[in-house]
Amino acid sequence: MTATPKPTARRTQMADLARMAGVSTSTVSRALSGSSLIPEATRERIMELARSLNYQVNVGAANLRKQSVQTVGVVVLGDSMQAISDPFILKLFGSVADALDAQGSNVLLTRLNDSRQTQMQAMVSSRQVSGLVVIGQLTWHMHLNRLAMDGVHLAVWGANLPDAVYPQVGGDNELGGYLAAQHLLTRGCRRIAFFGDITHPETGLRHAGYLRAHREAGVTPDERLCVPVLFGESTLSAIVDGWLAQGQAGTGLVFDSVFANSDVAAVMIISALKARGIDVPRDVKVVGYDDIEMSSHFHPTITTVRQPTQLAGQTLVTLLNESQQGLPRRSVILPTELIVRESTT
Amino acid sequence: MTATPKPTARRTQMADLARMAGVSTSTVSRALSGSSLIPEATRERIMELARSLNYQVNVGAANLRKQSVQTVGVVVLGDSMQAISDPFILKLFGSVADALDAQGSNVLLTRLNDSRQTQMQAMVSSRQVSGLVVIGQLTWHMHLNRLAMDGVHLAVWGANLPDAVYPQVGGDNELGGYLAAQHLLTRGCRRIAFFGDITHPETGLRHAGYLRAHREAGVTPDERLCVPVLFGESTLSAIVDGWLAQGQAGTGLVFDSVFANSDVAAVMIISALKARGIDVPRDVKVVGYDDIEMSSHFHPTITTVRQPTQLAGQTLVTLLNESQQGLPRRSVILPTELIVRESTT
DNA sequence: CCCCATAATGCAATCGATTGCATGAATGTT
DNA sequence: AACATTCATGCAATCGATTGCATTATGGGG
Repeated sequence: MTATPKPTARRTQMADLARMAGVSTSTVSRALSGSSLIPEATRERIMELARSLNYQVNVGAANLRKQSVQTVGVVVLGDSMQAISDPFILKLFGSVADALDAQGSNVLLTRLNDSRQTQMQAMVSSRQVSGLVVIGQLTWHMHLNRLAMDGVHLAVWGANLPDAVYPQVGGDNELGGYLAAQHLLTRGCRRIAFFGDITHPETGLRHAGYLRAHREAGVTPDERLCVPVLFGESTLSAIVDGWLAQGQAGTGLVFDSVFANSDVAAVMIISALKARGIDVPRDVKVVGYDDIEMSSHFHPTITTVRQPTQLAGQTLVTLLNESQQGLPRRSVILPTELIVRESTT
Repeated sequence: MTATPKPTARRTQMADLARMAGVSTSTVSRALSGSSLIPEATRERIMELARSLNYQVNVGAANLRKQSVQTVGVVVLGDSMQAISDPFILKLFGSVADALDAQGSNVLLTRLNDSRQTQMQAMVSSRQVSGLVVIGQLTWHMHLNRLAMDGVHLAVWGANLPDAVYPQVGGDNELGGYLAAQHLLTRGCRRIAFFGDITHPETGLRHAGYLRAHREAGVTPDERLCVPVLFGESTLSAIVDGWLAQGQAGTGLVFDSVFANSDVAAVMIISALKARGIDVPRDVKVVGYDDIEMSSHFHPTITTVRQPTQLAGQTLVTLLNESQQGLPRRSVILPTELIVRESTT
């Protein structure tokens, strides 16, 4: 096929429709938006004409006049979109996009890094978006608070921080950590390694739950077993190897189980253990977090803590809507459950 | 903190700036856009004022007047964003977003399913986006062709189809398939299972490469070893199990290696094999495709075919730009290489 | 047959910027 | 000192829709 694309013709606009239909643009505008001022017959005629000409209203012009936007900014934190490799984050992102899509909102994507603190503000100020959904609060808490105080509508996924002025949605991280640790403790584990950066708000709460479970079971956790890995870091196997070497050397730093703060980390840890000939779950039990798809396909299937992503997206969008409607701010903690699979049985 | 967000005050606009600076909006507009008509001193003054008031131009109004948009639609095919779980697609998506971001374009995300064929057209017609980047052509080929002929600017990731009227970017799928099969053949494999839906354009080309390698090696592939799995399907282990059972029953349907059309599939296949006590690579060798992050962290690390995602995003954006500038359409095939790891050695 | 309520439509202002053209001020030339 | 330039700025039209208010048909009642 050697056909050349058409030269872009002047786009048909409302005035054209009006001329062709022999009416004014007012009538066309009203007909297309389904105003009751226009009799059924006329509306039909105009709509048919619009359809045949493949006409679409210029959303920008309409928004300008109506003083509205139907686009929501979705902000994913990180230096580049590519760097975001955790399937859970992406699934969450997807569920937000779906929820917005379902209500007819467009999704404007932004990444955000330290050098562009004002980016979010600008997107709202420049009227490109009506509000923001932010995934992952990380170190942005104060900045987000400031935004909210400045009247920017937003909804944030993350830990439920008590001093937040913005609506938050998150799993019950404390409970998740508790359930994971409790599960391992009741299976006889006594030395549960905790992989996760506890300065991260969500992980901090999970660690608190982990500690509570230990308290209730009368077990004192070994602080040396708490490893501050950042999500996705690839030094996991090195750490595991190091421990194993130490364990063999009799320094006492042994562990009988692992609570990883993401399934991605759990997968890597299990792989590292297997490479050393250590069987999961026979020798070491492992619990992950997030319940990504791979967890139920991996061998062994991975016990993990599930957060309802579908519901998460819907809830974030709902809270954003409420904010925009001026309703009182509220935050939601989503149900969080332990999914028991092979890696602990 | 119990502070309540401010009631949204009327947003400051250019006229306000003009009044405060004692000039006209023309001057403000020119100053802000860095026109050489405005002397340095005045520009400084106005910019400083704008900064102090936290002013941002109303992009919609500006676009309306300038007849331009700096937003590009990124279309990901599938019923819902959530359904898109393949890390490679997501990485590709991320690289496109980064490339657009780097040139100052906004990213408007859309999903697309069969019931909304006209969605893409509408986004362009309604002047919300200046063009589209489409990831995954699948069954949309003819529709994309029609769009291109209607003057819609787009760039598509996928197989290089000869009758396409739109710019395409993709890996060298034929070569990828060839390299994978050749690699296995030179390692002594003779019965290479092919996992992938060959009606999918990209997969079809990979299969062609797989066949070519067989021809060159003088080996006749067993057609029964070609499994039409859709990407991400979870019935993989069932299929593997079935084969193993058959193989043991002596029906002859044995295989000594696997070429999976995605690393996700490869991971699942390796897990399924391991569950049956079959070691990779000792008993069966496995090659994946895409080189997702997990492939180098999994145990064993996975031999795979790498496509340069970073470059992919940049190239897609470049071709879209060229289309918008009216330059002649061209398509690009990106370098594709085999990464040899443990799963085949 | 006239008047008025009601239905249908059009006029023109408006949204918030950009920009071609005109104007006024400042500077330079002879 | 008169005139030609150049520089800085403002006026007003424009982008493509929406919408309050005015206006014109239509029909019913008295």
